[in-house]
Amino acid sequence: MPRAGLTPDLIVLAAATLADREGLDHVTVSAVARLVGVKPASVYAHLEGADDLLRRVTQLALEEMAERAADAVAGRSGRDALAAWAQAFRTYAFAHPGRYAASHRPLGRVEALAGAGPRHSALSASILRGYDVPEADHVHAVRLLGATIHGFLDLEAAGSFDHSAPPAADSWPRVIDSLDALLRAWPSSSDR
Amino acid sequence: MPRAGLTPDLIVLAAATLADREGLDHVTVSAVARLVGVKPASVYAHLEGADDLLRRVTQLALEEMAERAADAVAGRSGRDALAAWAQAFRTYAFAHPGRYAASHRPLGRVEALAGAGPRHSALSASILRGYDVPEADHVHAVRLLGATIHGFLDLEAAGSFDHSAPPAADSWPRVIDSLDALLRAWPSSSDR
DNA sequence: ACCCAAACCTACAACCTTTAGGCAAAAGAG
DNA sequence: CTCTTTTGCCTAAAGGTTGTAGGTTTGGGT
Repeated sequence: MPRAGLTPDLIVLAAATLADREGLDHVTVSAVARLVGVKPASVYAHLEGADDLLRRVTQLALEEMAERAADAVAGRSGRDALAAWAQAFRTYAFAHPGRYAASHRPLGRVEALAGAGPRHSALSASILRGYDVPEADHVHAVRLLGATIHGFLDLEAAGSFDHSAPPAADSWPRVIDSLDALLRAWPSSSDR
Repeated sequence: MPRAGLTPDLIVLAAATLADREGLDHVTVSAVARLVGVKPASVYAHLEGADDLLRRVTQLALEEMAERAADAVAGRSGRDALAAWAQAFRTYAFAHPGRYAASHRPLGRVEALAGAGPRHSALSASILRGYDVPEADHVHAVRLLGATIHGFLDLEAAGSFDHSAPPAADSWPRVIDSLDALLRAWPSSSDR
């Protein structure tokens, strides 16, 4: 019986592929083993178990998203950067629904700080550089941006917008407009 | 052997309790059966299966949230209504994390339209009544509100805000402020 | 050529889902 | 107040998933 030449990365890639094709809850050790042509038990030689498998898919997704977001904002600033950044996530969410779903799974403090987290932070910070948001408010602004983008994509993926017209895609540019307007008019310390 | 006197509603309530205590993925037919003191097979007399169970928990959560949101906005308008409405969701998400997580699960068109969906729509519409948003933009504004609130609570629950200071709770009022500012300054057709 | 560490296997125990068929308790009819 | 019917819950069993233990093969290093 020839060897499959498995590595943790190959298995995680297979799991991510499966997640995109069949949905995240169909990603099981057994299903992944079937996909790579191996018995379930063999997978445990490379991973610690089902939890570990999903955690790695989460990390993969976060890294891929950071990479695409970075490409998107490169050479842009202000509204352009914001729009491209947000669009990168939306494109990714459509192309890789399973991975995108995995990216929402909670990570431990350690994995979050060691992985793509800091890269995402740096990207958000670079977006804000194109606006006049005081340093002290950056965290709040970043969280607002993240919440809105993530919330929209999550609700869109869940079909929450399918029950009313017009299609969700029509609302997307309006969301970007709104975020841009909000950042441009960010209440500086002088106001309120 | 005395009868447990089960009903679908009792089972769903037990499932919701379990979801809040142990997390949504620990809600299984077996676990719920254990909780209500019955064998797994007995549950199938009242429900169609695991999917049906989760779907009903989703509907329960949506209905409870609609009720609390309605209570919150009653007698308020404008910014007050917006803040109370959003706060109702956040309070619910904290008090009932499992139910809140269940509320994100996609529903079929039929269940969505038959259940609490319309009530949520009506509530959002009533919020907008306190602002000067043109009728044609209501859908977009509602989606923006929903996306931001949901996104923030989802990220907060996932611990995504735990890796930076200050605590997520500090950002929450800023999010409400931002949404209020956005709605007050909503670009009417004359602008842009 | 040999060895040994790794890769993959079989076998098994435990748990979850779901169906089939049985028994007994509650509810209603005479 | 017994008899029947309905219904609630049961046992049994098949099939899938997770995870462990321990055996066998493979291929690179010496």
